[in-house]
Amino acid sequence: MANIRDVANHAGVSVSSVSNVLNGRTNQMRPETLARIRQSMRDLNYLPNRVAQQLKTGQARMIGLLVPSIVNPSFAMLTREVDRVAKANQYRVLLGNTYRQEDEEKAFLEDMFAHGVKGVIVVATAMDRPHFANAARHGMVMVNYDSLMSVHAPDGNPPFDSVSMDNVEAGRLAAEHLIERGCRQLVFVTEATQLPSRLHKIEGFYSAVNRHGLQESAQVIEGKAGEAYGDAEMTELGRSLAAKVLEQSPRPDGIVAINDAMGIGLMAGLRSAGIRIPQDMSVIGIDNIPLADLVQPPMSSVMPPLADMVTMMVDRLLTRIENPDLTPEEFLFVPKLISRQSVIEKGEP
Amino acid sequence: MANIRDVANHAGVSVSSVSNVLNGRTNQMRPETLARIRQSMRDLNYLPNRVAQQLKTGQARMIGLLVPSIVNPSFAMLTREVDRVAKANQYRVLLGNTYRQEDEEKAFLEDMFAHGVKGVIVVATAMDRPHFANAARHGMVMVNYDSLMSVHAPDGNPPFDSVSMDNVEAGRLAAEHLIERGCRQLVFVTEATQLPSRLHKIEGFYSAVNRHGLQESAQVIEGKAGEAYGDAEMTELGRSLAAKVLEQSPRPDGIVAINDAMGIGLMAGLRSAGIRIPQDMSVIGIDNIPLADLVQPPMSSVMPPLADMVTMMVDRLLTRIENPDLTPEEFLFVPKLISRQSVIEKGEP
DNA sequence: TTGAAAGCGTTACCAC
DNA sequence: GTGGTAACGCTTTCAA
Repeated sequence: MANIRDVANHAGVSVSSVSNVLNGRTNQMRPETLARIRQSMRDLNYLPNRVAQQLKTGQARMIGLLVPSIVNPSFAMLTREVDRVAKANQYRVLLGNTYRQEDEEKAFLEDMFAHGVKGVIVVATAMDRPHFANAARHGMVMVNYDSLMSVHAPDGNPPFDSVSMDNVEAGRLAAEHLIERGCRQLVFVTEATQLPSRLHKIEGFYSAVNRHGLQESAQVIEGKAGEAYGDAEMTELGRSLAAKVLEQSPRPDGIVAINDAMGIGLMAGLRSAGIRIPQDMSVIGIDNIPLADLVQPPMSSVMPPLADMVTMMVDRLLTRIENPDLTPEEFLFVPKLISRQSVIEKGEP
Repeated sequence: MANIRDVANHAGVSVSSVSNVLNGRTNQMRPETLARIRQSMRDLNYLPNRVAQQLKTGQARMIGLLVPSIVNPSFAMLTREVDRVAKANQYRVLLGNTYRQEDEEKAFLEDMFAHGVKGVIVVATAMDRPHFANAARHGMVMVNYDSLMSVHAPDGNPPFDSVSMDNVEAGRLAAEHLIERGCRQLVFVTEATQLPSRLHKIEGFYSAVNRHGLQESAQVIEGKAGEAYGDAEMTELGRSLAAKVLEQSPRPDGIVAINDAMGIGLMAGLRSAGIRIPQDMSVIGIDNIPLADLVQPPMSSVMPPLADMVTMMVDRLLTRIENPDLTPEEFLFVPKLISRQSVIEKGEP
């Protein structure tokens, strides 16, 4: 591999001049010198050594992406978007799976320090764990995806940048849609662990229910998923919660599932129990994973504007790497209803 | 961040000594010196700077993973395994999505060179594209996953290391299973693009069919998927191929799908047409993605021993980084049948 | 407009 | 056993 010195020799200039063109400082440069250097780079097939650049500048041109599990389709979609936006900014993505394990998170952050990575996108995890604050104190910039924190610092500022779907709005949208289509006995089905995003969805659900005076007949049904992650557990939980839903009397006619994986499991469970969807019961999920469109019937869902959210996250990350003193902010994105066939048509019996 | 010099000062030794303990050259060292250095590292919260190590040694402790699309669940599972095994070897994973685009592949390889990454796992893509040979010539070590090449160099050696499921065996296993369960009108459903892995599966399918004298009634049905990747397209294609399957007369009673995504789409399409699975028709996929267990009925499939395959790939990669002159080899792994409910029980009508 | 040289944090060779 | 130091490839300040 040719290095900057080879290029300089080949072009008959000094290393500095080559470095100048690498870094866009070509305004003061005689055009023919510039041309000669460019040509030499091409001749020698020169690729600047990022490692050396990095050692010098401290800039890694890599960002970390820490997800609970890449096997979860929501996070896989997110990862693809992050890769896309990072690439557009000439960055590459270092991936880490944590399975929500604290020591995996810690090890990942340490490796990011060691590799000179300055920015990490942290997905849907408990940001109040001390190693995050610790990493921040040592200059790691982090943006959180989808776990808005409830506790803020005494100055009223959130501790980290955070990008989320407006979960209240998501829950509201889902419930409104069911009500608008004629459902009156509403249920919100969720996993028992109380994450902020989940509480917000429930809040939105109730705001729609109350607005229509349906609070008497609405309720939340929850179950506890196993340890592991991936969506298999979530789907299984959904399947098992079908029984609980069917115990209710009067029988519910509209169900909001906390996420698509749960909704899909629920539909499977209901169908095994002889329930027709959407004729007997309507189901809507939240997240809009590709699978929602592949099950029978295709499941309606509430979709976060993923591309915009990821663009914001990467922008924020790169901006704050430049300017670490920006006060953290929380960004909320408005979700959209995706109507498929798991919710009854208006006027359908 | 403390550096090696800080540690040396704090411990009252030279940088070299600290470096020696970093690199395990402690045999000659006075135990108390060693202890003092270790203590200083802890006191200062020292993390060796991998970037500097890398600049010096050329060793990145990162491997690249190039997949068509992380959104495809097979590749997501693969990625998780690669992350796991890499971590066990103190490596991190740089991820790239190519959407099977040549320029994305090229850009990724260039970035790997620039970042000092010496080894890349290349997934399921046309390894005969010239930039791969080119990268190899410049010292990049690559292991291919799941696209055994048909053309070998004149010396009889394959051009790259390659780790694959035994696709012939996979196709054979799937067909044998259907036959064993009583199916007689067999169809193999596939995407039209001829990848080596696909041809091998078809070959295995026919070997089983021939062995049982069913060649007259067996056939391959194919359709062309759109540009994009991800499994949505594959699933859609499966759904649309249901019609083609139903056109056949006599009607098929056992179907092997080239992969699970296609099989799931196919089952959906067949069901919409009123076919009961497995009573009217049996379906088996290949790959065993998590989703196979979540659809209705859960789909039987042929499972590659993913963990073993990934361990082999990473081992090979790290070994060849050390010793680039090893001649490339091809490794084949025997798949296993996973029986679920999409294939008729023996003796069932 | 171009060049010389110091320095980023580490390794490894060679002295002592 | 331990320490001094050149070198990895680049950026950037300062001088010419």
